[in-house]
Parts: sequence; structure tokens; C-alpha cells
Amino acid sequence: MNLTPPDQSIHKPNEGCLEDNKTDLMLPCFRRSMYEEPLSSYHNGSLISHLLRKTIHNKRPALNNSHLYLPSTSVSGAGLVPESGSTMAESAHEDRSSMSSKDSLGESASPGGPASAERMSVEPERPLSEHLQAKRARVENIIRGMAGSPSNRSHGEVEGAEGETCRYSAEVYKESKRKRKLPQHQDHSHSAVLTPTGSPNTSKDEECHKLREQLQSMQRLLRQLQEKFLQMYDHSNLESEEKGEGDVQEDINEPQLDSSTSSDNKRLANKDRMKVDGGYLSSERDQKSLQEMLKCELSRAVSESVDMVFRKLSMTLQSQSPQPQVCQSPEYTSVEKRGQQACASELSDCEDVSKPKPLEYYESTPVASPEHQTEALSLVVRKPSLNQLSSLSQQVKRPYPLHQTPFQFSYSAPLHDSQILEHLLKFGPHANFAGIPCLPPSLDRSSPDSLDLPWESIAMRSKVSSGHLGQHHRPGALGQVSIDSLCLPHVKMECGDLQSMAERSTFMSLNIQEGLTPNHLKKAKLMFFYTRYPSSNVLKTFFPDVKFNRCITSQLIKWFSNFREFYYIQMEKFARQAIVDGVSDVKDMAVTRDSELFRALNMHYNKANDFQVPDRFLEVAEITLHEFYNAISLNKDSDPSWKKAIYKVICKLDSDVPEEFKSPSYL
DNA sequence: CTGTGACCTG
DNA sequence: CAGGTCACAG
Repeated sequence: MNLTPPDQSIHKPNEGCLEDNKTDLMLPCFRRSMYEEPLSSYHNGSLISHLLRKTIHNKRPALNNSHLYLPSTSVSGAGLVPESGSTMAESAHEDRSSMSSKDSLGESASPGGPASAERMSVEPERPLSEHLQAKRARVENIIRGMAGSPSNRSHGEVEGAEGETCRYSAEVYKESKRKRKLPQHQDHSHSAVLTPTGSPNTSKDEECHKLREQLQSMQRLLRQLQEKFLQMYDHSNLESEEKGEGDVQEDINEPQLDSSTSSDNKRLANKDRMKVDGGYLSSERDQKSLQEMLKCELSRAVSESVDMVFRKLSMTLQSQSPQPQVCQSPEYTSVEKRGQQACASELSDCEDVSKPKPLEYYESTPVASPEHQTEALSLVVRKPSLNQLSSLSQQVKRPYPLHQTPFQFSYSAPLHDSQILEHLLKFGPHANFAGIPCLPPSLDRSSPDSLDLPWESIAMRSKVSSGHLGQHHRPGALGQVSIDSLCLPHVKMECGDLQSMAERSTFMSLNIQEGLTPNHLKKAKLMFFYTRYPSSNVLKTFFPDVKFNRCITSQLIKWFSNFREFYYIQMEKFARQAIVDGVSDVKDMAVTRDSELFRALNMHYNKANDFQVPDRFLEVAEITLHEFYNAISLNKDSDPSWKKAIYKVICKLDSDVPEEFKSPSYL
């Protein structure tokens, strides 16, 4: 019985949005000509874009070398080839936490992705010039690809190892039956979302890839900037501290080696606002100013660009056919490294792990719950020891590792802004921000369940939900849980929808449940006062803190089925009683709060009696009672399916569940 | 085949 | 309330 036909316009909200944002999606540096724009034409965060643009355009040996100088004791060096100090666990750790995989360059037939092109700086066997040339070619290729047509680039061209995994998964799941899982959704997306190439299937894929690549590029650029910033920071600190160890000394040498390239960019960027003399900063005050400015610029750039990409990506995901999008997400790395085993183990609660997973799988995959955190997961996400954490926080002096797991952010003390940025970029706007000082305590500490919640889980949830939401759909509400919700400075509120903002902030605080709790049951019972036949979409909407999968959905539906059962049994019972009692007129069968029938129902659904049952429920109950009374009176109950007519009436009497119920902390 | 609802049972 | 079964719709 399809009581709530899908709203054909569920994706309409995105339609215009997507088009409108298409050009905004790119960073200014990508959107515009790469080499011609004068600095003055940049506004707001565009300055940093210019900076980034120049940075990417300039050669990078110094940047790359800086990785080499990173001491191997760093918690998780960016692209650092595990050296003697790194244990295997750490390697796995940093593998997972790296946006790019360092194998990508070496193993991929095609040149490595943008990130790997830079991180893979350790290739002693290759002549340096050739290596650099190759890198440069790749980078330029990337830039061309981003500035040019979205469709003129093959996927593998700029993908790292995660791309490999993505393609693998894509192939695997293309064959799966999931294709037919959401036909409506698919149709909608195809009809509603225009794509650059006009070829819906492939172009969406490509667009998704493109977006991910853009995001990666931006992340990469930001990392570079952060590195430069930290190098400067490091340099100044060490200068005042008197340098000691050799590796650190190498660190501070780097900016000087690079003084004609990237650091020039920084100076260029600083020139307008700061007085920077000759080489580096002359005073601590200037240095702090520079830090502040860089933070601002970074934040602004992030808020402007990343948000756009996230939003665009989210929309693309929503509008895309049910491909294995989890791996197309820019943050897939955090999941992919877990390997199939971990994914499987997380889903093993419900389904045969060898089977292709329905969409719910992707929706729920990234959430780690204690009971499902098998060893496979623990291989991936290791909570660093307190020692590590403290040492981490003491490491800000050097160009600290830029690739850290969420856990590392979860318990460390004051965070660097760039750590937040990195975290944001790395794990997406929905990642766990526990430990970020600016968040209120309630948001600060997520339970372990949500510690490893990459943003694609939300994106997927958004996708899935929006596919079913119908009239409840709010454009990108969940998928756009974004850095808007963070307290980063200069965060731009692009989506003015207050409701969605509220939901975002709500969502940020969600502690996604693996299973249904007694509170959920209680909430469901109260919801029954409003809706007897909630669609699974409604259930998803009103249990946002529940990690929906097939089992959970079925269980919730089963609950309501049981509620109905009890409800109808009571109705029939009281209707028959009324007939036995000789009630001749249905008007004498009013259902009030004093009625025995109501008390029975209230006892069942509202045992604590702490909920004000809506009058509408009394009306519906009365109507139901009358229906039963009439049917029985007319001897319709001789028909085995006599109740069905009643069900048909009652199912139309559902009313909307109040918004308050959407709050995960409603009870 | 899958999702859903009703019904029955424990 | 959950499990199982059956029927039905898409």
C-alpha cells in the first residue's frame, strides 16, 4: 500500500540551484583565467585564491622537499614515506588519513592525482628534473582540467589510489541490482538536474569526479599554504629559540630555498596589508599579524570555496543515479582505507556481507559503533594515546603533519586554526569536531559512535533522504551541513534557509545511533498519536539520530504495525462492546479523554501520561470506532477482509507530526 | 524482487 | 514487541 506517493518534484529545488552555482563552484582561481587577473581585482577571500593560484603555478620543489625534511617522528607526515620511526600501524594510520595515497604515483598507470603528484616527492631513482617536469605537467594538466570543460578529462587522470578504489567499487556496484533500487530517484535526477554535457549518466559521474578533484585540489592548495604558513611560523619560532636538531634546521632552511617562489606569493599577498620587511617577519607582532591574516584568508578561502564544492557535490550526489557514491565522495579516503572488510563488518548486522549493498548501506557505512567496530576498523582508526596527543599539540612548531585522523582532533588541547581547516577539508564539514574549542560542550564531545563519521555518510543520508522526502524535502538540508555550522571566522552563510540552518546545527550535534533505543520506541508511540501510517521517509526524518538501514527501517515500521494492531484491536473490541451494550447511535460513542477506550490507548502509547495527546487523535479514534461499529453493525465482519475498508479510511487521517519530533533529543 | 502491511504466534 | 508468514503492489 503506497500511502505516500513520491513527490515528483523532490529534486526541483536543486534544479535551479545547481545551475546557479555551477560557475560559483570553482575557486576564483579556477574560474578565471589562471594567469591574467591582477591582484586588485580580487575581493574578500579571493586574495588567497590568487595566492593559491600562484602557488600552484609555481614550481614546487621546495614544498616537496619540505616533506623530506619532516622528521619521521611526526605523528603522520603528509605523504611522508614511512621511515624508520614509523610503525606499521602508523603507516596504515597515515595511509588512511591521507587524502591521497602515496602509492598512487608509483602504481597507477596514469599519473598520480594532484595530491600525490606533490606528496610523492621521494623518488630517488628518477632524475630530478624529469620528475619535476612530470609533476609540473600533471599539475598543469589538472589546472587545465579544472579551468576547462568538465567533461574533457578522463577520470583516472587525476585520481589517486582512492580513485582506483572508487572505480573498483563503481564497477562492482554497477553490476549490482541496486541500479533499480531507486528508479524514481534516478528518473528525477535525470530529468531535474541539468548536466554540463547533457549526457545524464556519464556526465553526472564525471561531474562528481570533477568535483572531487576540485576539492582535492583545493585541499592540496590549502595544505600547501598551511605548510608555508607553518614553515614561516616554525622558522620564526626556531629563530627565537635557537635552533638545535638537524632536521629542524632543514625545516627552516626550506623557506629560504624557496624564497623566490611560494614564499614570494605570501609576501605578495601580505604586502597590501602588512609591512613585511625584506626577508621574513621582523617582529613577533608582525608574525602574529601574519598568522592572523593567514588564518583569516585561509578561513575565508575555505568557507567560500569548500562550501561551494561540498554543496555542489552534495547536490550532485543527490541527483546522481545510485552509483557507489560513497567512494566518489571527496572524503572517501577515510573509508576506503578500511578496506572491504571493515565495511562489511559494519553492515553485517543486517545483510549478507557478500551481497551488493542497497543504498542504505552507503548511507550508514561510515558510522562506527562500538558493537561493530571490529578489528578491521581499529586498524584504520586508531585513537592515539594521550602521549601522542600531547606530543602532537607540542609539535605545532614544525611543519606539523597535516594528515590526522579525527581522533587526533578529538582530544587534543587547543587546536590550531589550520588544524581545524585541515580537519574540515580532510573529513568534511560533517566530521566530528569534538575537541574543537569553539564548539559548545554539548557538541564538543561526540560519543565514540560518531567519532569516525566521514561526511559522505551525511551526504549519503542526504541523498537517500532527499530521494524519499517528498514534500518534506528541503533542498540539501542535510547534505549541506557545512562549515556554516562551524565557528570559523568569515564563514559565509550562503544558504539562508533558517530551518535548514537549524537542522544543520541540530545535525552537527547528532550522535548517530546504531540501533533503536527505548526512547525511540517511546517517541514512535507518541508519533502514533499523529500518524498511524508513517512512511519510511517520515521515519527517517523524525529519527535523524538513527542510522537507518534495512533492519532499522523494518523495525520501526514493525513498531507502527504493532501500534496499529493494538489500536485496531481496541477499536474492534470497543465497537463490539458498544453494540453489545446496545448503543444505537454512533453519536453516543464519542471518544473523549475520559473514555475507557482512550485510556486504554493512552496507557499503551503514552504510559507515562506525560504527553498531551492531540485532539485530532481523539477525532481519529472516534472515527475509527464508528467505522468499526458501522461495519460490525452491518455484518460486514463476515467478510474476511472487512477491516481493509476501515484501514483505507484511517490511513487517510494521518496528520503531520510536529516539528519538535524531529529533534533527536525530543524525549 | 523488494517493500510493506496484516495477521498470527510466542 | 518481535518473528514469521502471506498477500499485494511496484
